[in-house]
Amino acid sequence: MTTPQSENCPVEGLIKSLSGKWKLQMFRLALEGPLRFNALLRQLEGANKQSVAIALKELEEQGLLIKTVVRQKPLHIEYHLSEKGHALVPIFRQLETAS
Amino acid sequence: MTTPQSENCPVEGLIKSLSGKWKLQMFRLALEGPLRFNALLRQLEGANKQSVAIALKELEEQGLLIKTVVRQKPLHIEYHLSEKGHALVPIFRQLETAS
DNA sequence: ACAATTAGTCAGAAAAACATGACTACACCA
DNA sequence: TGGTGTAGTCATGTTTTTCTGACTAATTGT
Repeated sequence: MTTPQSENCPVEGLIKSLSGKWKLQMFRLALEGPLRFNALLRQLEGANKQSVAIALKELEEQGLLIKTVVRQKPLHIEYHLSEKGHALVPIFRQLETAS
Repeated sequence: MTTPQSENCPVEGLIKSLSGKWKLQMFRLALEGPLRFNALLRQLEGANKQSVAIALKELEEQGLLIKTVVRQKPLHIEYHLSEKGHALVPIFRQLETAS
């Protein structure tokens, strides 16, 4: 009843969850280690707070990233790749050859 | 020199080639048979000429669809999935399970 | 000859995405 | 007590994407 013929397609959800100016780069950085807000702003040249904040929130909502408050020395927040996120990697590798 | 850290990622190209409001649905319809302009407009509820025309052109440029003029009874144009397009299908199927 | 169907193009408006700069709020350090 | 670093939010403006409706042009049916 929501969207006639579009939903029920898992690829659509995934593609949409990664389309956006910065999301894919963020995903790739998350492969190398946990993400932190201000660090991201420096790493993603040209990106701005607003967009990064929204992208983080959406990637989290879509279950690709997990947000954790790290109660340590300099209390901060980390976003790390979820199981679901990791599961995509080998599939993405196949695209390298298929394209 | 073009985009510092983004290129050399095959997923980026694919995601971009399929991001857009209608492209993924069009891809899926192309799996079922050749696409035709006016038929698409009817099948994609809410879509408009302009967007469909642009999506077709881009999918063609990206090598996912192939445009053919069919010189027959009612002379018309068909867009069918390319080899490259078909190659994506098994990978997409894996995404269904991974998500 | 006339109307319908095909496959579009074009200019302009509306909507969505993205960017900018100011601001908040908490923790941490001296 | 005041400054720095953390992780944001908010209002506003710009840019990109999508939509609307009018129009074109060739082909086909009556």
